[in-house]
Amino acid sequence: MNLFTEIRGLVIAALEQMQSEGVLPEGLNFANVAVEPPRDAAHGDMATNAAMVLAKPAKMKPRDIADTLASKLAADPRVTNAEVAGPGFLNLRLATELWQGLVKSALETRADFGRSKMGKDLKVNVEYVSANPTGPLHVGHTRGAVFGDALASLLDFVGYDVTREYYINDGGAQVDVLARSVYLRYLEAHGQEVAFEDGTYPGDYLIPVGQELKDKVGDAYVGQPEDVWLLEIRNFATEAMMDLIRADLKALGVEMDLFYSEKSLYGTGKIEAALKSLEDKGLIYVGVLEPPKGKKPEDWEPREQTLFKSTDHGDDVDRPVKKSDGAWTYFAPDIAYHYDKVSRGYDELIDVFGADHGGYVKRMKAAVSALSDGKVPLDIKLTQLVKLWKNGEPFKMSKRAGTFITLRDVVDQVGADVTRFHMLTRKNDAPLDFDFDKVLEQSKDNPVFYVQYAHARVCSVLRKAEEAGIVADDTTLAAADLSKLSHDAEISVAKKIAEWPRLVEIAGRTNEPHRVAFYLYELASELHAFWNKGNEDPSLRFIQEGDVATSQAKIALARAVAVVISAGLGILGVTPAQEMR
RNA sequence: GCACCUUUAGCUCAGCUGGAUAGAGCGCUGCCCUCCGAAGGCAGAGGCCAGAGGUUCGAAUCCUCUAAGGUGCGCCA
Repeated sequence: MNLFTEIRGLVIAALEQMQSEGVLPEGLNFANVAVEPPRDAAHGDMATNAAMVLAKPAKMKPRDIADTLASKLAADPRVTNAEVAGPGFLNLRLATELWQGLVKSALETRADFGRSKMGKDLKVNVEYVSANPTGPLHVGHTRGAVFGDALASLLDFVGYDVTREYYINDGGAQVDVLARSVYLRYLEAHGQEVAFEDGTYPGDYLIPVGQELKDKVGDAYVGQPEDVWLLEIRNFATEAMMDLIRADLKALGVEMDLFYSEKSLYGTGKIEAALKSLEDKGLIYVGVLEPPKGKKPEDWEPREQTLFKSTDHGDDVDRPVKKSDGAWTYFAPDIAYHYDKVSRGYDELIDVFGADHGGYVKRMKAAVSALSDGKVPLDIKLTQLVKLWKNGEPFKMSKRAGTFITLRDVVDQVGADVTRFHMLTRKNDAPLDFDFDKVLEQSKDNPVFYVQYAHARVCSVLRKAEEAGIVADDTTLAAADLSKLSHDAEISVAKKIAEWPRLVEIAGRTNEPHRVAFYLYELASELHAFWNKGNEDPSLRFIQEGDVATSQAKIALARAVAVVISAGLGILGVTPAQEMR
C-alpha cells in the first residue's frame, strides 16, 4: 500500500476530469506529475507539481490550473485541505484515517508491506564478488559482497526475478600460479624444504590444501614434472579455494544462486561463438592500437592484434580480444560470459566491481550493447575502498607484516549483522571507513546499534504488554481501534512508515540499497523521539494502564515500526535484534 | 595525456527520474534529566552545495569548461 501512488492516482483522475470538462486541453503527458512528501512538514502531507509541469504544454498559468485542481481534490474525503503555494505547488493535507489505515495495512501484510510489483517479474542478473579463486576473501570483497547481496534482495522486494551470480576466474594464468603454490605445499607436506619464489602465493591458507592433496594422491606427484600434475592440481586447488570462498560468503550470509566457471567457456566453442556474433556485426578487425599518451611505456611496440570495435558502442578506444600470439585476452572470455548471460534471457544485467576495475566499465557496457543489439541494459556498480580503523588509527594492511584482514576476520570480530549494516551506511561509490571499535559501540552515534535498538524497544513493549495481560498479536492489533492514534506525535511516526513503500521503489530504481539503511535510521529516530516523549507525557506511552483498547492502538503503531524495520533489515541481510545486551 | 569516480556545515556524510527557507550525526553553545520507558532529552549557532558559464517557470541535482583529490589506461585477470 503506497499512499503516494494512491494520491497520485487521485491527482491524475482529477486532471483527466478537468480535460473532459474542457478546462485542460487533451493530449497532455502526465508522466512528470509527481506526488511527493514536502521538504517542510509545515507545507502539508504531500505536494504535487502538476500545475507547474502542465502549465507550459497547456498554455495556462500554473496558479489557474492549481486552483481548479485544488477544488477538485478537496472534494475527495481523503483530502482535508488543498492549497496552492509558492510558484504553483499544490499542498495537500490528508485525513487522519489514511495514516491509521496504513498502520493497519502494515500489520496485515507484515514482511510484505512495501513489496512492489515495479520490477514486473523482469529477469535481472546480479553478478558480484567474482573474486579470483586464489585465496580467501578480503575486506574489499566484503563490501562488494554485502552491496551486491543487498541489491539483489532489494530488487527481489520490488518485483524483479533475481539471479545472484558469481563468476569464477578459473581459466587464466593465476590459477596456474595457484596450482604451483599448492604443489609446493604438497611437497612440504611430504617433509621437503620449499622456497616460495616470486610469482607464487606464500599464504598459510594453502598449507591444509597441500596436506589434503597428499592425503588424496599420496606421493604420486613428488618429483614429477609440471605437465604431469598441473591440470589436476589446478582443479583440485580451485575447488578447495571455492570451498573456502563459499564458506566465507556463508559466514557473511551471502548465498549465490549460481557459480559460473570461466573455464567452462574454453574448448566449448562459447568464446568463438560470442566473437562470431560480434564479427557478424562487423565489430571485429585486425589492427594496431595507438600507445596511451602521456604514460610513455618504455617497452611500447606497435603490435597487430584482433580488436573489438567497442568505440562503436561508446568506448574510448577499441579493445584487443586476442594477444599478438593468437591467445585470447582476458576480455574475450568476459565477452563470452556476458553473451551467455544475454542468451539466458535476462532483461537486465548488473555487475558489481571494485573501484579499481572502473576502467573496465565502458568496454563491458560496449560489449553487452553490441551483443544484445542495445536491448539488454548493463548497469555496473563500483564499490569504493574500505578504510580500516582500529583504536582510532588507520589500520594498514600488509601481507608481509601479517596484518592482512580477511572477510572472515571481520565477521569473526564484529559479526555478520554489524558488518553488513555498516557496509551499507555509505553510498557504494563513496569511500567507507570501517572502525572495528566504533561499529560495536552501543550509542546513538552508531547507526547499527540505533536501528537495532529501536526494534528491540518494540519487542520490549510487546513483552511488557504480555506481562500486563494485554493481547498484542498482529491480528489483534490490526483489528484494534486505531482511531485512537490521533496525537501529532503518533501521526508523525505513521507518516514515516508511509514513506517506506515509496522509498524501496526509489532505491530499487537507482540500484542503491544504502537508501534503505538511511531510511531505517530515520525511522528508528522517529521511534526513539516518540519514546522520549512518553517520558514527559505518560499519555504517550505505549502501554496505558487500565485501558486495553488504547494500549493496543499504540502498540499497533510500535509494532508497525518494527515490521518495517524488520523488512528493511531483511533486505540488508541483517537480523533484527529482539533485545540489546 | 585520456577515461571514470569524488568535491555539500569545523569533521564524517545524506539529499528522491530538476521543486518551496539544502538535511542528519559528531563537535560547539545553552537548558533539562539523578521521582528511570535517560546505554540520555530539548533547543541554538554554523552553508557562495569546489569555481565559472549554460539549459528553464525553477538547478546541489542536467550540459560545457576550470580546479583539487582518488582509481585506472595494449601480450595481468
